[in-house]
Amino acid sequence: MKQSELFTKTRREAPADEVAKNAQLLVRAGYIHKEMAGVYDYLPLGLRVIEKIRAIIREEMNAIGGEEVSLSALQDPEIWKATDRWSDEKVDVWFKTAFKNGGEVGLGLTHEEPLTRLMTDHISSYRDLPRYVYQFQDKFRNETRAKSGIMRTREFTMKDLYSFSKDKAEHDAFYEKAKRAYENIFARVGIGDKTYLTYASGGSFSPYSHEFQTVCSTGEDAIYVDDAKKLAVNKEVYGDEKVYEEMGIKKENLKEEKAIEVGNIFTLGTKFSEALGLSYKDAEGKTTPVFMGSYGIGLGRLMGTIVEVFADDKGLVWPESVAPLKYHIVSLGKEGDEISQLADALYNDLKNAGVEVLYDDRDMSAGQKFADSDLLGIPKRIVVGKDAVNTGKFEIVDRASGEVNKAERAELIS
RNA sequence: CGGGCCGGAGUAUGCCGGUAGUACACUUGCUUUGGGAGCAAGCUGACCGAGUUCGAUUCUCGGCGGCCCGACCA
Repeated sequence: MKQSELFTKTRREAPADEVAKNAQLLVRAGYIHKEMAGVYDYLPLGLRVIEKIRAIIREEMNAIGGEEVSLSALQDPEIWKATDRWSDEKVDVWFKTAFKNGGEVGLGLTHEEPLTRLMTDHISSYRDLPRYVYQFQDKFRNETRAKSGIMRTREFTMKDLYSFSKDKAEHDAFYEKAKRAYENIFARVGIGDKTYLTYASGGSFSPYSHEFQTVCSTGEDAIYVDDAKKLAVNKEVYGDEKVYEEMGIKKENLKEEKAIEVGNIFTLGTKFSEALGLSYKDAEGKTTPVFMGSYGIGLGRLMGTIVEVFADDKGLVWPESVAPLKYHIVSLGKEGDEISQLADALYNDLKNAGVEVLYDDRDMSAGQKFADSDLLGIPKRIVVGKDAVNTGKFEIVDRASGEVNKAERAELIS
């Protein structure tokens, strides 16, 4: 990808209406565009990051038996009335609208109801279970206060997986697998060492749910972490003594941290299956409600968290696994000169070898190019200047550490 | 949902009840090119509505929009 052909531009100044670091940097670097409060567009570089994250999550969900679907955003009020989640008193973040010819419709904020009903067409016997269904889909939540850039928005893409099991034992076994899959995901996107499995309130479904909380000074949640065991307790259940028994940790060993919730998994039990008639016949022919769980990760929030954790005062810093591209070639030549020709050749070689590379081929001063490169946060910068022409070796600068190495063309392509 | 701050060019600002000024950005040209270059010329602006007034970007009220604190976050 040539930078001269990228329609997005970088900005030197942060926009006046953003305070959160993630939004300031992502807007400055041209990764996102703010449509309105709590509503953001993803531009080419930002979308590449989202797609990297999506691919990692997809691999991990497939690895534990997930089957991918895509459910509608428009929601039939009937099924939400069946679970008593349609009224604004019960769920205060609904976006509701109406059809031209009458009849209400909602914009989905989660998908337990529609998927549970859908599964009644496909599950009738114990032989049909367990099943694990997931999607990446846009959720709409009418937040009274959107805030913190892309961390809490009114429209966002979420990976939501729902598990359908015969009984609690089967559910519990999968729930543990899901925890491991989540740990893999957060490790792979680079925040594994800062992310804690956290006990949180279970809402109306079960005594506890589990959150994945990433320790970060700009986090909105307060958690109490046990570093040795890599576990944490959300402030909301901190006073509950039973939780420590269940976790096998001592309250005295905990220290308070600010954190960002990057994932949340729930045991749902039979609340939805009973309300919507999702049951199966067991081996004895007895009708039994399906035992459910739900497992969510917000893609935008995860991207924002990665920004908050790694960015420095010069700009974004992406771990290689989620970076929009691997290399950033910064050419210090002028169109047509020896340096430019070398940079062009390197770009073509890398591109042809299938290596993801952004090539700053613009006619700008070196200082501006370096500053932009820092802002964009691509992991490895390849500087092509007089040195490269004279020695045949390229200078490789690591964005995160600033470390400088030399490499030959062949090493970059492999 | 309670409370607070705010609304002038893409960004940041000066002055102001009387022709909206400046810097950076942007456009064009020339010179530059290893850390946000220089010169010259040019383009770009008062959220909406009502009221007060000879006159409102400025004052008042309402709306809309934005940010922050708190509450909420299945």
